[in-house]
Amino acid sequence: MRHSHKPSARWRRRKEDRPAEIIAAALAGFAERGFAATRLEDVARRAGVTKGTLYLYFPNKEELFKAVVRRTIVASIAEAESLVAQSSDAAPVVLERLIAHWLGVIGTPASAIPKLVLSEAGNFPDLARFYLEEVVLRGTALIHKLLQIGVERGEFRAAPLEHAAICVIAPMILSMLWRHSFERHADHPLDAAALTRVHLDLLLHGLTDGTRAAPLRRRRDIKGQSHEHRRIGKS
Amino acid sequence: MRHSHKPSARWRRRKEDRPAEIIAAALAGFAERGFAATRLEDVARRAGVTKGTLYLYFPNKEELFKAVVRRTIVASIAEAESLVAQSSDAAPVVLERLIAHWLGVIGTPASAIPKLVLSEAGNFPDLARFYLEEVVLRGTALIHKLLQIGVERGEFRAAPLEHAAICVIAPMILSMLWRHSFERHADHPLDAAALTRVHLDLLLHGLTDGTRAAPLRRRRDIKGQSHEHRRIGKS
Amino acid sequence: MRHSHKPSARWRRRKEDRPAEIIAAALAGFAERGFAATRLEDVARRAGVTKGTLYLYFPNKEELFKAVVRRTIVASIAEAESLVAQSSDAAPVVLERLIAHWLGVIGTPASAIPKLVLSEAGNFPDLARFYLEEVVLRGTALIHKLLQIGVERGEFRAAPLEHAAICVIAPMILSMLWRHSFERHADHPLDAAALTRVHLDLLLHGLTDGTRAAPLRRRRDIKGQSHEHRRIGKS
Amino acid sequence: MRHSHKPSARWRRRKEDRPAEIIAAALAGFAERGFAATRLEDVARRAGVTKGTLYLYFPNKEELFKAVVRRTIVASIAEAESLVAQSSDAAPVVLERLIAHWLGVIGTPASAIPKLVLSEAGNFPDLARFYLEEVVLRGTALIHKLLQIGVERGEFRAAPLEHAAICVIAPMILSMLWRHSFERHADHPLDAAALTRVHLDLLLHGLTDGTRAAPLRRRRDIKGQSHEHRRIGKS
DNA sequence: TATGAATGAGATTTCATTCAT
DNA sequence: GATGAATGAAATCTCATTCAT
Repeated sequence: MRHSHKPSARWRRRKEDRPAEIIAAALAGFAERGFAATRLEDVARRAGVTKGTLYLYFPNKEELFKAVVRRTIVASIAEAESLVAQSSDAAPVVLERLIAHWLGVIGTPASAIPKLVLSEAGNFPDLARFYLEEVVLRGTALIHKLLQIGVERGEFRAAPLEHAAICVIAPMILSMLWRHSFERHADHPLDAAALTRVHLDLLLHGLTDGTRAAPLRRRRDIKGQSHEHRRIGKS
Repeated sequence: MRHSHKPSARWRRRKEDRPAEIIAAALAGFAERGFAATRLEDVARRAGVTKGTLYLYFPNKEELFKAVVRRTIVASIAEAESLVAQSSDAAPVVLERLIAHWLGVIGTPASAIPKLVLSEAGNFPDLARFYLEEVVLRGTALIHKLLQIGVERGEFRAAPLEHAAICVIAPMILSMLWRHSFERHADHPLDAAALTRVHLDLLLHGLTDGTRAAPLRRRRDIKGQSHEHRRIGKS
Repeated sequence: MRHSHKPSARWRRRKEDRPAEIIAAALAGFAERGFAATRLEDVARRAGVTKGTLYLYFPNKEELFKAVVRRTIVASIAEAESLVAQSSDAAPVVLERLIAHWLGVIGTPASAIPKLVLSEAGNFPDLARFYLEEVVLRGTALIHKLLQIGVERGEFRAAPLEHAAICVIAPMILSMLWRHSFERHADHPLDAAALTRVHLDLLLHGLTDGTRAAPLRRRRDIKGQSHEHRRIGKS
Repeated sequence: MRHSHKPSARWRRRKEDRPAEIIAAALAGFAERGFAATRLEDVARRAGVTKGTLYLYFPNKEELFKAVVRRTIVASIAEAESLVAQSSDAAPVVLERLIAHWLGVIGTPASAIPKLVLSEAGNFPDLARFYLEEVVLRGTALIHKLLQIGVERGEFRAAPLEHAAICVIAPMILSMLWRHSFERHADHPLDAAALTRVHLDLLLHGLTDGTRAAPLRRRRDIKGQSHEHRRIGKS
């Protein structure tokens, strides 16, 4: 008999949920021990199935890994994009909102992905490329765009923006990495919210902003570097 | 006569050099493929010895890994500390110098260490703790001190400094991680020097620094967050 | 159809039988070459499985060894105990029966155990202790009890019994050791049955028994041995 | 002092002693952990030389093992033979003396040999054969001869002697095995002297000897041994 | 679909042995 | 004669993967 009329919800095997359950289990495992050190047996146990079942859904460990990465980051980056697209507020406000969005991601299992991708880029170059394009470049492009708009509108000063996007997200990424390394394994949490506030403050105002002696401290670039990014500033 | 002109290549005994050679080879291997995927046979070959020789110097793969991390980061952090200790210049200048120093490290094999530690924190918690204390906390403390001095001297504005150090190093760390993931394996280099310049610029002046409408930009913190870090400003 | 008539030999699953089969194979291997010199691959082959399968049932070689010893000696000692417990005959008769029982064990694979335990006591002290308590002390206690009863009933003379039990089993143990060393490897069998008869004779009557009364008990030479296990009973 | 220039006796390297020192070290090692588990490095350290030096004296580990066995048992068996040859006393007295001799051997490093030979018979069949012939058969022949003489002289009853020799030495051998297994590794010593007394008593008088005529059989203990086990007799 | 016993390639690790010094 | 760094064959052990049920 295939199934009774209502197999207790708890025990109903839902074919369509399996892949997601397995992916969640694998993400947890990979986040904890890394790709190689995670045994498929453990993933299976965590997902409540047996080893063999994994192979019904994923042809091998590598493809499972790729599926984990692909399925997990899709949402987040798309959300960020729509968040920016829908905002008609001032650029600084949107930026703040964007960063707050990432802050929210840190608490999510997806926050393990950057660490995973970094760790395994060497063994999965195509995945690295995929992630680079679908997440990193797309994400930095988004920020870049926002900054540019802000500059155009006069809401941001005309700073060189070439890599500014990376400066914007760097602390957020680092928070995710921290959470899955030092927090989880060295019992040393980082207050990402506080970090975010400071980051935003520095990002907007800088260290010397409003310092009385500010005009004096206008400094030359890091020595020996060409001036192609010379700020367009107040000229 | 102490030694002839031709110590047969095979029998050149270099007990003192071996550990360093092996560590260098292991670092290269671990940086490329990660801890688990690096075969000791390859490490040995890279170091110009056989598998067995590895075990004359390191009791097992894990200890070799730890040795790699420990031996490699000693220099860098100490250099940074002395760099700061010896500077009597203005804080912004020292900061610039400090960041330039890290920029230099990126070109070095040591730049692979952060990725390694992040990746393997779960499998080597004691190493994670070691790194956290001997590198991360020591490094951020150094920056924190420098910022504090700057604030005291009026060279920096009185921003909340609690996590500012992390904001300062975040792009530098990210550069190292990038180099050993997307640059090496997805053929997508990051111009760390340019990033550094922008980072420093933003760090000192912020996005809105000197924007004409600056006074307007006084904003509330990220919503829902308490104001304990409200700037003390010279108002 | 639940199962066809010919479960392909390769896929006959015998989870319940495997451990016993592996233990038997391991015992044979260990008996032949000793613990260290026995390759698990050979054990596996003998058991008709592959190396990996061994690890489904035993965590490592040492535990397999311990399992071999533990599983193998349980039966024998318990049998001996019940043999004595159930006997209501005269002590000498029970003793004879007991020794005959051990004689039977010699032809059994279990006879390899003493050699194994002796050989590996240094490397498996806990196993040595286990064997000492569960086999040696239990076995000698059994004999000691029997002798004591015999003395109390006047069936044995009041000899000092402290270590007599060891004297009783010594030749039996030696027979087992012999079988698995000189017989198996130097092609020099020992007639354990004959040894047992002589042992029992000496044990009951001694070398000088009735010497004084020699004329009475004058026996013919060894050769022709027809009478050597003449039952001495209370006739 | 052996010769003139007196390089500190402690440090004088005596070429001719080396083999003996190495053999002693190897015997100790083999006795403790068995042949395979004993690392030549440890043997070398124990002997106060380096690994390489071992190979100056013995072509390989197996030959070292053989040398250990050969060198160690020669003395003992020869002593036993001459002990018997020189005795003109009554057979029981000589037997007593012979057994006392073996009792003495138990305290000696040579007592580890039986265990070694048994353990490694499978891996060194030619050594097993050598030992069988040069030690076991020679030893039992010696005893057999003695027993025969005793019977001829009427000092022993005409028991079947075929395997009696084994019964005579069995407890002595077992004592040696015990010493190097249960005593050394399970911390459970065996009082070999006491065992020997009982053994001799049983050997001469048996368990039922003179049960009826007990008072007649009053005999002296093994000489020099205290009388704590004095039989309780029916006296 | 799901299972899980079995597989076997491949990794780490050990240690007897060699040989330039 | 003595050394000990180096070797490399061989063993144990792991775990992704398979497949009869």
